[in-house]
Amino acid sequence: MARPRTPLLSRERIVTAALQLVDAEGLAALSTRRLATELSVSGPSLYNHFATKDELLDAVVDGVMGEVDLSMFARGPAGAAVPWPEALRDWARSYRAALAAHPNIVPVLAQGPGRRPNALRLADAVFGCLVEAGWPRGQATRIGALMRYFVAGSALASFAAGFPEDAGVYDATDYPHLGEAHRLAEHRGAIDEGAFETGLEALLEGLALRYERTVRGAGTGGTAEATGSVRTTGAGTGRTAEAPGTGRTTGA
Amino acid sequence: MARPRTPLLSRERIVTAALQLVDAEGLAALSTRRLATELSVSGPSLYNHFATKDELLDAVVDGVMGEVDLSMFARGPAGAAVPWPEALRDWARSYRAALAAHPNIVPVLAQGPGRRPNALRLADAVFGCLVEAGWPRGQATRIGALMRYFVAGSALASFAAGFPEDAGVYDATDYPHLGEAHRLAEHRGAIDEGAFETGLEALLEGLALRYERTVRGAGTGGTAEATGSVRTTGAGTGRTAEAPGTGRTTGA
DNA sequence: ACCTGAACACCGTTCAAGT
DNA sequence: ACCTGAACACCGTTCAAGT
Repeated sequence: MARPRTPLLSRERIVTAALQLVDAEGLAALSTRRLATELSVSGPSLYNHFATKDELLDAVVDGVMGEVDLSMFARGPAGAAVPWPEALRDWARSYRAALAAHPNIVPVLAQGPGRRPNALRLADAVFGCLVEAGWPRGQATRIGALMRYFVAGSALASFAAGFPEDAGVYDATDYPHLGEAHRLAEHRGAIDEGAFETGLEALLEGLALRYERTVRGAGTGGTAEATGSVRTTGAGTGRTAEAPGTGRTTGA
Repeated sequence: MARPRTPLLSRERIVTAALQLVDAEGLAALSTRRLATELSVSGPSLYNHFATKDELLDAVVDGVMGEVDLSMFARGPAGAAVPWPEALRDWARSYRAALAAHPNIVPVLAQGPGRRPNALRLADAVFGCLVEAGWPRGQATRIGALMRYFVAGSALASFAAGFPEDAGVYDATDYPHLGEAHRLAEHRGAIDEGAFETGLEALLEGLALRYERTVRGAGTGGTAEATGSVRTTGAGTGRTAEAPGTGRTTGA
């Protein structure tokens, strides 16, 4: 054997096979040797294309991130932007769909963008949309973060499937309210999607209230010129106090 | 050597050492052999106390879940219950604090309660609180799920720390809005906490609106006798439609 | 009952050797 | 440039042997 006329492997072929393996058998099944076998090649061959297994995983993760639709953050032909709550909703659904298609990779993906271009593009688009809608930069940072918390959490694992189907688990003395929990797994798809949609609407409605109190109410008028200072109006609920030290921190 | 007069190990000692190791060096550092070395014992000794490494991990995870405060779901002396939004807020903060103290274990923990008693107790308490507040069972299930999504997502990894501190990463042409992103990691604690608090308030405010529309507005009056049917009032935003098939599914 | 060392089938990664 | 087999230091787990 040794070097063939036409290469047996390519980064793309390796990444595709790795994602298939992770989807089918979980993150633990992804070993360099197993992957090499799947590609009909010997273990060390992979090191001609990726320096380490981590670098390979990074490529797999960024491939998934690349499937997320970001078009709702682009301006229309006349320079018109989609209103931020609509854009955020559409993006969150696309983001969740991309992750939910590959749940086993989410723990890796959720570690942050790192140096992965698709993940950075995503963070840039979300932050830019919010700042241009008039959100102060500190607030825009937090909203980007909390949206990611929610989407990543919802794709990390099925809530419903986490409850064993064995009814014997749910002793009525220990868990008086879980009498029907053994039936959760059977409806997992609908329950997880319903929970995601309910949470997404609640989040967006809550953020819209905050927007009215702190952005429109503060007189910046929703233009691109955000002041960076947040007037927590006295008319608030008293629970919207800023976290210490984040009033006008960094961007993104 | 062989068997000593007084046992060298106990499940508790093993679990404590395992959590320390995961906290200090990450999930990948937790190998049975490494853990055994840490406990001054040979590798196979652990198998006298746990059948598999997975069983050991389960015990570590449930130990962390045991640190979550559930007292806000208990009734007071006169049978009075804390209002559900307050209870949910206090619980979410305690839940996040417990997970954020051990972020490296969150990917395992987020897989669902399984058969772990502390995780099941938690699910039972949250679901019971919501149902007794008048939420239909299907809705209570989804709210339990979406709260877990948010808390798990927020503890899974630091949003802020996911952005490299190397300013060279953020090319202005590729990422026009990330010019300050290299400073995120330095404020990670405050940013992550601010994002969590902002999201928690938004979520609770959004859910309170839904409660008024579907529970109080539907006339069940907040008693324990929930009907299970959700009247999505025509006065809604038009975006609160139920996910298909989850109208009156299972409990928990 | 509880610990030990030896052994088995795995890992990620390096490296010299082949074309 | 791109693949190979051999080798190194690791894994989780089993098992016979010790007390």
